Amino acid sequence: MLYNGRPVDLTPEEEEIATMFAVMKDTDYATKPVFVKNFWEDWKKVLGPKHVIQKFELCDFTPIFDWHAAEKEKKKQMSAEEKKQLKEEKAKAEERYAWVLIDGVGNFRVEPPGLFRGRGEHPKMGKLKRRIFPEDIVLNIGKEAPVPECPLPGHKWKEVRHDNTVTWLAFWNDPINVKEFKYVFLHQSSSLKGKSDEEKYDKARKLTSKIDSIRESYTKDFKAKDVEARQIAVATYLIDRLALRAGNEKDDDEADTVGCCSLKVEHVSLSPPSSLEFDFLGKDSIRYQNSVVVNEEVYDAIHDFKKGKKEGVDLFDRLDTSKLNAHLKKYMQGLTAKVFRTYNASYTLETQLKETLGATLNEKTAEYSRANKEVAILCNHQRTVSKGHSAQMERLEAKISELKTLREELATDLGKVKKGKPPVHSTAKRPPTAEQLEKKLAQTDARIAKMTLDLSVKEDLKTVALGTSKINYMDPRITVAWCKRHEIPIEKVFNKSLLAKFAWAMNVEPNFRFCEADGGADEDL
DNA sequence: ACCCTGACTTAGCATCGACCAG
DNA sequence: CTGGTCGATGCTAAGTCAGGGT
Repeated sequence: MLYNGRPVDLTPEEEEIATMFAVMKDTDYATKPVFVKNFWEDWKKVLGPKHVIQKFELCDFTPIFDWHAAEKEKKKQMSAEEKKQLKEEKAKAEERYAWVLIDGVGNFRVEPPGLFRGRGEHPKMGKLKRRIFPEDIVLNIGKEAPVPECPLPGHKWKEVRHDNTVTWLAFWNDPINVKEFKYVFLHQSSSLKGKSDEEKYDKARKLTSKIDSIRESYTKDFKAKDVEARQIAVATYLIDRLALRAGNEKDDDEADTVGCCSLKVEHVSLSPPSSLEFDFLGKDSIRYQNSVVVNEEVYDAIHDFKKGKKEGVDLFDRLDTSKLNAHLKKYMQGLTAKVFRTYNASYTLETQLKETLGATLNEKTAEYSRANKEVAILCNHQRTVSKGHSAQMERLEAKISELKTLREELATDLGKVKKGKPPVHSTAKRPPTAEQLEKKLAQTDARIAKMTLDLSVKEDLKTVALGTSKINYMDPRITVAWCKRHEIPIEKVFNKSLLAKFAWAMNVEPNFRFCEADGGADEDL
């Protein structure tokens, strides 16, 4: 790289960190002052006080960036054959780390060093995430199991434990947040994971038989004299109705995001006569923006909770997630805020799928996507609009108008031919028959219809992420049962990983109903 | 009652490879 | 055959929540 216009030599360690920064030139992290500041602070520590490099502004990382771009290009130019071989070699070398006795391992690789990429306005973005060594890693294995050999000669594991009350196989402390852990867990397809997934959905399903009385109860409390009880009631209402997250407290060294209990007064505004306007950053700094007509008592309560508070003050000042969850436990064993999200997501899917009107396979799966979309919108699962989206839309529109012109031409020709006159638009040596034209016309109409539909679906879904709800919120038994009833191959809606993840749900009866909870009808209160 | 630790689920984005239209 | 698109998968950050200690 260049410093003050002149080449500088860096030690491998110094250069490695410079490279981490250099390759991010074209991301918007590179323009964020916090990112640059944190990177520079950490890199400077490695460079030491006497290094030639003293000022960030004089650093020119372009040579490293160019080198990296060239390496990337080289890799791209490799033949498919070479790539495949390389991949196979890697897989073979890793094979022995990818399995434990019973199942596959999810993340068996340690996280490589890099610059921390926090989401949103994260105060720690750009900090150096140091390399992890065996000395950082705690293993969890069976008492009699042989200790896995340490792959780095001369190094040794931090610790070997035998704890059969937890599911993790190994962990290390996160170098960015030293008090937090990074775990190695079993793969999503593991039967152990499946079991706990099934329990999660069973618990959510159990809510079906309680939900009416819970709603009745919190509705009653909208007017409670006791402020805490009233706040619990309104918060529960929001979590139930809007599928908000619980909203734990956050530290100052994290991005400033909120959930239900941590909403600040400025995040909810009153819009007469009875609407609430939500606008805040939730998990992953994803914006939640919604306008909801609410019950008059809720409206009044929010008004009261906001009264006399300045910006930045908690809307629910008497409440936190543990108080809320403690209250929810009174309704149902194991009930917590997140169960409502699972319940309402699954309920929505089932309700949306109730009347499947489509005749063809394609129409039916389109209806499934539509139902999926409703759930994703409920849960506010978003994605960034893809880079080429608008260009793609324009291309599709152009294509459609092209087809429409063709359609008009076909229609004119058909009219001519029917009257025994020669077609105007056909260039074929032998003029097409009326039947041929009719067939072509029908085909064109179908293509126009399909493309128009594709276009609207694409525009509709440009900011909606369907996958998250499919993986985490919608009881797979609803989907499997629906597929069975409508004779849809399950592979049309679940990909390979979902099929493996939801293996436990595959033999459900076609008449399975999420909302007819059959178990646990008579729990305590 | 509150705080902190620990373990687990949930989340969006990057990357890769299969597939498709031109 | 090739470049572009899109879904599958990997990666790791960011949540939730229980439980133990003070």
